[in-house]
Amino acid sequence: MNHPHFSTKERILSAAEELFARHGFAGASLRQVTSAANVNLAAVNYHFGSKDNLINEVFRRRLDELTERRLQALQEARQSGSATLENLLEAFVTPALNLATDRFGGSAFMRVLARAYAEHDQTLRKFLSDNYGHVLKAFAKAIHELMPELQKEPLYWRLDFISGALTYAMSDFGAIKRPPGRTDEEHRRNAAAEFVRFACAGLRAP
Amino acid sequence: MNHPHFSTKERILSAAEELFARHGFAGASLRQVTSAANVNLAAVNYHFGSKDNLINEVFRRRLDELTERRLQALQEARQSGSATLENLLEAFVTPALNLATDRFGGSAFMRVLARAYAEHDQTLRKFLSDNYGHVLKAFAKAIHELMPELQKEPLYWRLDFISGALTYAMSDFGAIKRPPGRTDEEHRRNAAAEFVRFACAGLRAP
DNA sequence: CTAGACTTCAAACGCCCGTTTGAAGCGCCG
DNA sequence: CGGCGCTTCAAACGGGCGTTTGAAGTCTAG
Repeated sequence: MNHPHFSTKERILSAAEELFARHGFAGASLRQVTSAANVNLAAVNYHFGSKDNLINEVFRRRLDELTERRLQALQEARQSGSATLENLLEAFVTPALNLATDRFGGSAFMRVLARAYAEHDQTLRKFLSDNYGHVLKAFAKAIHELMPELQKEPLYWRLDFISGALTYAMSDFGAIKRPPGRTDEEHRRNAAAEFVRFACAGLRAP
Repeated sequence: MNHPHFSTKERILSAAEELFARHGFAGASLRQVTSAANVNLAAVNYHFGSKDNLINEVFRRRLDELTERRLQALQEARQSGSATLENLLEAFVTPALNLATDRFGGSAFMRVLARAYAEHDQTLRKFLSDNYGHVLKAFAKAIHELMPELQKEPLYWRLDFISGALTYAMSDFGAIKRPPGRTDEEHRRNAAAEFVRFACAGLRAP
């Protein structure tokens, strides 16, 4: 085998993730992907069937783990007995932060996710909402129990704003550049703290 | 002429805006654009030189007016003597809302803008920051004067979050669907009010 | 060792892409 | 009317696209 530790499928997924982040789904070609992955062009259709399905699998690989960790963190926050809004939002943000920080290529995935939000493509949206919509619902329910005075409509609006802000912030194209004397991880951790404070205050708006 | 009221250039720009919103910059072809605009394929390269430049002009047509109205609204809010955070944010949001509501095709442009945020393409980003970066700076300055106790770094973070949330919300792919008994304009106006409250509270976070 | 399943490979398929070309059409001024 | 910019047109250019094909290679079980 060409690379000892990663299968052809995994190398395709990683290369696709990086190139989709950089050039978009339509802008990155299978020839670019297979060339970056050191893999034959036909391997994509052999292993994934089509480009569309490859896109879905790029999401599945990361989102399965991300949603599991989010739900687990949510459960821990609720079982602690004295769950605060801050706890809940941290349960939502921290797994995404860890993904963007710890794993090789995770930050590319955050940019892919921002692309997906900008796509209004029905197929992709249905795939995402079918497979991962329940996570947002679970968090909405937990927050609702904590803030019963907040009507449902404003709550959903605010969760919507928070999702958008988080996605865009995580894909790091903002005005904030990492200060010279700070490591990348410190920068992200700081961003998460800032975000949780911002989001909590927004949720608690009068 | 085929359509009496709109020039070839304008018809190309409108069709491009709509198709870029739907399929992305790479995903929408010039053949789709010219066909939707009822215009010869070569007209794009004749009037705009290249597809890349067409993309720029799609932004310029709307952003020139949008930034002017935002800066004008900002000035009015500051000259009123008793500018509040709510006034400032409304000065930022309302022109975007009007664009998305009043003008034919304006909502498509908001989706195009969301695409642009997701693009990390250097050329497009430079074009946008060179031509329209001063608007965000002006609002940041005004907010800073109103909240001098808020450090610069948290301020910029929060403005970043707000930009992301606004872009996301304006391109209306959120979980909130317009309730049956409400007009589209009421829906948007309500969204803007919700957004301003959310953003103000977030900015004022402890 | 060999049969058979799984994987990789180079090559080709038909199609659509952005751009260019040179001729044809058009409207205005002398 | 005639000439001249400006605009539109059909056609073609080379090249990249996603996908398919059938042969060659690789591995494992009997």
